[in-house]
Amino acid sequence: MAQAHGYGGLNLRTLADLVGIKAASLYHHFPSKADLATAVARRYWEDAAAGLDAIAAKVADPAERLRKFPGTFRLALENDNRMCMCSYMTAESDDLPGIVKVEIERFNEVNIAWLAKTLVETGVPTRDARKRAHAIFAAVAGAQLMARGRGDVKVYDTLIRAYQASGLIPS
Amino acid sequence: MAQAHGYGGLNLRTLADLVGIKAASLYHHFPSKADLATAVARRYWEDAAAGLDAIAAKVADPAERLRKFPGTFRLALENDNRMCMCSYMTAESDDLPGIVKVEIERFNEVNIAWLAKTLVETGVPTRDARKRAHAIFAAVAGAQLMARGRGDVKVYDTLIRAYQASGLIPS
DNA sequence: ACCTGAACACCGTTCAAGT
DNA sequence: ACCTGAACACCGTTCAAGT
Repeated sequence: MAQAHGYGGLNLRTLADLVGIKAASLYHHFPSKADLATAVARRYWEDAAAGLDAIAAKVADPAERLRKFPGTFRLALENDNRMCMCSYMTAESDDLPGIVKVEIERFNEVNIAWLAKTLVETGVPTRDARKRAHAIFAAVAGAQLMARGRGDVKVYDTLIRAYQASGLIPS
Repeated sequence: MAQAHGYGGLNLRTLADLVGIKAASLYHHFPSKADLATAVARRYWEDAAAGLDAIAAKVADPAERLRKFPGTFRLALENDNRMCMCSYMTAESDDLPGIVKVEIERFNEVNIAWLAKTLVETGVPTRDARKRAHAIFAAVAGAQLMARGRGDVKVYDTLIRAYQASGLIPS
């Protein structure tokens, strides 16, 4: 729900229905919608971190690992044209409770740190790696947003290939 | 309001207050919230198109025009850390009325077409220009989103410079 | 032609009351 | 410990009634 409708569109009554209880009962498990969203967002970046670690463990070549990164953002689009929950909630910044925002920023940090570390392994100077990682991350998020708007994963693939052709993402 | 809170966060009662009438009275000017948002979105891309045309009229060098493009997306951030209304509403895709979506896509088209045309003038082959334009647009939108999340325009400037350093945007 | 109050079905949230 | 119905102030929207 958060990946398709954001924080604002996350409906407690619908959510309670899916779980088989009443909306009021949710408050026995989470003190508020903000706390529920915080738990969701925390699990979200934890899962992302685990996914990136799995790539790092399986793929020896750092350049090949970088090439695999856009695949992690592709999954959401494959799944009913959804998008990164954190990109969505970043748009919602002004209306997002502070405790949720903290977890969102953690997701960004996890991704950027992983990219920077991997870039260094491919020979990018340490002092350039972080900026470059940030740029790759922002561009990938933008590509995902565009593809969602058009409702077409192929748009995403084309954009990623254009990033590679321009030299932003090593290919 | 749309640039800060999106379509879902666009509140008719607050909006009516700002104009000095009651929410019910809005329905005398627009049949529904969807129609109001459509009018807003249309004006939004019309203004964007005019702004890009103004750059084209004033700046002779196409490479210099391309360098000026990120400035158009910087304005929203300068204005109370707001973002592109169309990026926000693209995230809201699943809950966005079709008539609004049409205007959003028009905004993307206006920007991409302008970029493609300008790229061709700098010597980029016509058949590559559109993909490249799309990539620049997506990356700039992503950078704006990141900067909004951090609430810091300097993040945007750093990202744009990273795009230029990588060769995505001509510098 | 334009505005309004009152009502509708929806939200998140609270709380007293149940098991 | 966990769940519930009923209520609260809020949404978009409708409509009969006003000028």
